[in-house]
Amino acid sequence: MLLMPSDLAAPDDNAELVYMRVADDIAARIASGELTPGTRLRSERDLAEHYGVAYGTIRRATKVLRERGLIETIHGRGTYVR
Amino acid sequence: MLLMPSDLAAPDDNAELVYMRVADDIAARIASGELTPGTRLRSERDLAEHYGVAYGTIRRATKVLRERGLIETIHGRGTYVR
DNA sequence: GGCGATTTGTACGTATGTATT
DNA sequence: CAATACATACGTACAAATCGC
Repeated sequence: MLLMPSDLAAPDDNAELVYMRVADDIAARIASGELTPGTRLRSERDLAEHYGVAYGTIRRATKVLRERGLIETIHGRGTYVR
Repeated sequence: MLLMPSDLAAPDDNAELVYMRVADDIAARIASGELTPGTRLRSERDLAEHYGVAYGTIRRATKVLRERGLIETIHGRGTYVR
């Protein structure tokens, strides 16, 4: 994807891992208020295409965000900002 | 993984190879009746974690078992005892 | 209730890079 | 150098849940 390995800040360790960079990017958009609670994210397949990564990589990224409590995913519905 | 290099018997040549030891272990469980025909094995990724080896190593092990006719693998479904 | 479209969930298949032997 | 093994990522197939019609 297009994100650079580092732009001054270090949002997370393992920033060299693609799925971590994706997770950090989405987390930053939530923190900035660009994505507000209740908002539904695009489908995981769309996100994969958007970031230019594989579906499995998005799965890993969203798993991180779920574990951080930032999002919630419902089978058959979608992924929501909390 | 936990299997010892040898316990008296030599189920296979190259028992020092990790993927062969995994293949032998699964083959032994089939031979013993612990795994019966039609049974679905755990996913290859799960097996990798279970044995404490890399995914590619499980791929090698299951390839051996497929070639022996002991298991059958279906893309997107799973691996079954024959 | 059925049916199709959308979406998440799970699983196999392949490629690449690094390290070790 | 070649084979083994690890780790990550990309790609594809199949399955299940939800929703609107």
